[in-house]
Amino acid sequence: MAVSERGPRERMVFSAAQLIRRDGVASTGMREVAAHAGAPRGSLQHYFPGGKEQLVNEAVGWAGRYAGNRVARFLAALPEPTPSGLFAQMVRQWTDEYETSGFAGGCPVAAATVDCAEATVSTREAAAAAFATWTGPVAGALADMGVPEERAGALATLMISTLEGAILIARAERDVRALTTVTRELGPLLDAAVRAD
Amino acid sequence: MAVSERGPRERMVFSAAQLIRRDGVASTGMREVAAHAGAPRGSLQHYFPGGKEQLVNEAVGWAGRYAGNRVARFLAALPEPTPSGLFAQMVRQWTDEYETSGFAGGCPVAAATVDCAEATVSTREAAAAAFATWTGPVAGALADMGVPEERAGALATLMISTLEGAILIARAERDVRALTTVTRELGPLLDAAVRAD
DNA sequence: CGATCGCTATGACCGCTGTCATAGTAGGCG
DNA sequence: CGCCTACTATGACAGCGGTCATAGCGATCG
Repeated sequence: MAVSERGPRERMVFSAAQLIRRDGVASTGMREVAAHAGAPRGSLQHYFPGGKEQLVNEAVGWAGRYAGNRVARFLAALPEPTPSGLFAQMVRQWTDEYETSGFAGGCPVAAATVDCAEATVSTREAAAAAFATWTGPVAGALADMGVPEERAGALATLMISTLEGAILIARAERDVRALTTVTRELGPLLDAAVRAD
Repeated sequence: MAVSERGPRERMVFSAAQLIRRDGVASTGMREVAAHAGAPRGSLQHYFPGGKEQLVNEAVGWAGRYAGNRVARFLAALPEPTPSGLFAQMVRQWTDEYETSGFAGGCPVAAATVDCAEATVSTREAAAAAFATWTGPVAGALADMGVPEERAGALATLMISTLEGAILIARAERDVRALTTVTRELGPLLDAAVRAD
């Protein structure tokens, strides 16, 4: 992959996110992360003195920033930006992955929430922050499309909620059906919010 | 709780679901399940010769049936059944729990999916089955309300996707905001499907 | 009584996990 | 050269996980 050009620290965070996505937090071992990143095991305690908790939190933060940054790219890919178009792009990223690479992974933020929300406060906070840095750009994009300010945030939450749930169902069923269904059903509602400006 | 009247086997399945909901599958130990159920440790290998995998699968199945059965009760509680009313009830179950008992637990089916989808096929199938036994009654209820057959299933998937995602976000944020938001935003769309019969 | 069967009780085993301790290497810099 | 810092390399450890083996209880039934 192209990321192997980055430093070992960054590679480990990236690998952690990838493994958490697949197996969940608890089932992902530190040694496994190092091996997957092609990094020496000794570097773990050097770069992440806070232990697994720190590594997981950074992986979650990375995932949140990644999702947030994708939004701008999705908008750029749309000939004319519409809420339904943005949502379709967000969902499409997942259907594409599932159809080409299989249903191995879900959302790492969701995995961290499920596994750590009650046990590890800092990770729960990291997950909340990740959702925030994801929701922000989406809400901003909606506002730019003409959605009233206060509804933009609500619709962004709705979009991400629906996407996360559909990812879960798709992964359980090993079928993109849920993903395609929610794009089709939610699109009209999202676009209707623009006309009501 | 009232369930302590049931047999030890059933109690263990119930306890498993409860602990999985809280900490995820991997972080939930067999010994912990037995202790929580007030059941002897030796009974685990007696009632669940298939080991943890069997216990988890049964817990997931139980959760699916539970969710499916709730639908009928939700409908009975509605003066006049509407899609938005049903959805509001489904969400309300979670806001009520979170406001009175805290944000300790999520959906056990979601937890099983995140933790086991890639590692344990039988559990992934159990999760898919659970989603199916949950979606079925919801779709049926929508159809009874006048939603066209083919859209009823799609809307049921949309409702459950959105709910699952909102649960995740609410738990991460320790705030019911996401849950209340999705009810408010999704309600009108759901009711619009009835008028288009 | 004796036997059988459902269930309980424990203890041991092995593998794996996160973490720590300690020692080693490489490279820049005075 | 010597030194210091950044990073790497291993090995050990303590804990916990699921699972198996074996033995014990208790009641029902022949």
